[in-house]
Amino acid sequence: MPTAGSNRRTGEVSIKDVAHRAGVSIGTVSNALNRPDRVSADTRSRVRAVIDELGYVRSESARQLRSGDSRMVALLVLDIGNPFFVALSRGAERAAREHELGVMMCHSAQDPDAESLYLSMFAEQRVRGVLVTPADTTGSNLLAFRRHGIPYVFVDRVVDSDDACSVSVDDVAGGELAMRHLVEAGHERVAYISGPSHLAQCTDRLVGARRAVAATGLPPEALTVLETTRLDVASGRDAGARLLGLRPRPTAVFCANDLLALGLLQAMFDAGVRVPEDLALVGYDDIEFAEAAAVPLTSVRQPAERMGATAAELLLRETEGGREHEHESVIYPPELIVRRSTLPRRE
Amino acid sequence: MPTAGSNRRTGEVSIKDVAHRAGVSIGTVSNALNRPDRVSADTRSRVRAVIDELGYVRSESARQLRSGDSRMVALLVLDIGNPFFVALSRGAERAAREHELGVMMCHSAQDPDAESLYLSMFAEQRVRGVLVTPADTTGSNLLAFRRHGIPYVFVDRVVDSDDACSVSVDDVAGGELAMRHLVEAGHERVAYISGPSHLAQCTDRLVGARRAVAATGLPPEALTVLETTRLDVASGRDAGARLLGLRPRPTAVFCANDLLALGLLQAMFDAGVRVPEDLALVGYDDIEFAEAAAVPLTSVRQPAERMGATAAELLLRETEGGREHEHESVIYPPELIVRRSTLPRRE
DNA sequence: TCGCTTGAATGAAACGTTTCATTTCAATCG
DNA sequence: CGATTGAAATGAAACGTTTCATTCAAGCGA
Repeated sequence: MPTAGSNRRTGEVSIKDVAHRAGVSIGTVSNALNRPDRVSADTRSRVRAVIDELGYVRSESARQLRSGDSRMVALLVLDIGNPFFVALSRGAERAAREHELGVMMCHSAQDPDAESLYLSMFAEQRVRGVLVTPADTTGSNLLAFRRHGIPYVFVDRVVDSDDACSVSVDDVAGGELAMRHLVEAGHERVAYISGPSHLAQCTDRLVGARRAVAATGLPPEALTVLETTRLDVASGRDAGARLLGLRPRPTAVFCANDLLALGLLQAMFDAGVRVPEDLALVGYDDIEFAEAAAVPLTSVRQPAERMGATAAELLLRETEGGREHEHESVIYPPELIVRRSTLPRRE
Repeated sequence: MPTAGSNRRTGEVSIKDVAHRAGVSIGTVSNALNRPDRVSADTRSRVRAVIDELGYVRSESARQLRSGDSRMVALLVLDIGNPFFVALSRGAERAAREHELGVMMCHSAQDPDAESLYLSMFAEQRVRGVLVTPADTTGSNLLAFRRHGIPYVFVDRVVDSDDACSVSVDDVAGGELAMRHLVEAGHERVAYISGPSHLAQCTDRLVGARRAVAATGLPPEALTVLETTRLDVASGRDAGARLLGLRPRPTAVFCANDLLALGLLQAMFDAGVRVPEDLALVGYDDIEFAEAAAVPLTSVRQPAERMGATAAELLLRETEGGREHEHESVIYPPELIVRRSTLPRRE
């Protein structure tokens, strides 16, 4: 039972209780905890013992208030339901742990308002920094966040390097890679299933897709674009239904991510449309489940885990670099993984 | 530029700066923020204006230190790579948001040590409460955590209700459901692919499986148990390889979760073993990707999102209930979703 | 006009740490 | 033996809030 100096309201044990019980000053307890070398071995062990006995746990908020620095990094992603971001978070976490920092992961659900809400929360928490996949192309949320002086790194988004560091994959190149694979296989009516057009990923991949179509000499009308409201499996199913209504129906489809592609695949299966015979299909991200899909999915791979780790490292370098930090943009190349969903058509 | 009272070290704007600039006292600024009704409309708007002008953001750590209560709930799951837990977190988040609380999600990677580390972190942060899928059956981590007086709720784990609240699905029943489905279809050599045996989920489902085998009059040896070190796709592939080495080879397999089943499915595909013709396969959790798998997966469904929401609600009820709170155990029934991976065998 | 009430604002204490200048005390040196 | 050093411990200030008892001023009824 804590007695002297214990918090009457919560009944919690404070550093004061430990000091009193161990017969030393508060400062000594703090030192025993944070700079053990400044304290004699004797007192150190006595303090340790009392801490165990009383079940003392230091208050992180008091620590942070006084010392001014937080041990947390925030990771704000578009969608926690997308395994791509989960892989990314693993990388970030690993890198952060090496610097003894924790990662708190939140997801904006692709909603700019939710993003803004989370950013204010991060500011209130005075997090060490933020890794963010922005939910709006305007970037106004981040612009507003900037004044707080908390460093942030863009993830999965190419960005002007005056602004901040960034880690990304060249989405235009990725889109081109995917679509070229289709048109070079001889498809003349193709479709791109895009997520919300306010996401840069979606529009960039479209640019690449258009480029590939043009490069083959096909007219722009050869490419149909269907936009969905979300980047998930359910939206993929919806898009599939819409695709089935198109006349003439495209013979090949490129989806802005694997979740859409998996949903679309289900819709095709239900409608009796065979993949790849009747419809070739390419996804994006190469998540773990693309390979295990009903028809293993051709997909554009991004080094998700590495991206997360790199982002965290850039962030930490920035927090340590101080004034003379120079923003840096790391861009990884995308890679096409060909699987059964785009096997050569039988003529 | 903040002038009077601004923190010289960090250059941040504090409530003192706002007060000074607005020509009111600190307490008034605080009231304008937290109890707007106690402040005249006039001062209120003036304070608001100054806050915007100066870009003031209240310090969460100071707030928490003084007021003593945190606005955070922690969610500690076994594996963030498992879509089941992602769905669960969505439910928890939704419920927490209704009480204006944030959820911080961490994953123990099924490692009791990591679990213990995270728990201490939560204690230091003085989180409002913890939702936890325990990583060790002994429960010693949680027992140690108990002394901090922070309430916690077990998720996906049946537990003695003297201890804490819990939300779960009856895993023994689930295991029985899955295995009965197989043996009643006439399979006489079956296997159970278990995750680590220190996870209660894995052992409970085994108990159910054994019960189903016994109920059909088959000898216990009819059931082969393979244990894996992790509950993920890669481990499923490994288990698949081991399964292929068994003589005689089982004709039906029940996996402790869908990730294992998906991995095993890949291994079977690579080896030319047909599912369901040569091998029937049942998973657990019914994650979104089970339906989209190469062979759509029969699986035992758990109401993940609802479980998360219920857990959060139980937790909040406990924090509000105070002394007279009575622990509660909510147990949902599992549900078998039959798909192609266990279609009746052609005789 | 005087006391009373009420609404608004104030000032200071407290929350639990870290940090730093200061004190204490024993050991070492010339 | 007095002066000097160094290690160890101390005490108090500060961090940015919230909260609460207090003050202040204006409005009101008698």
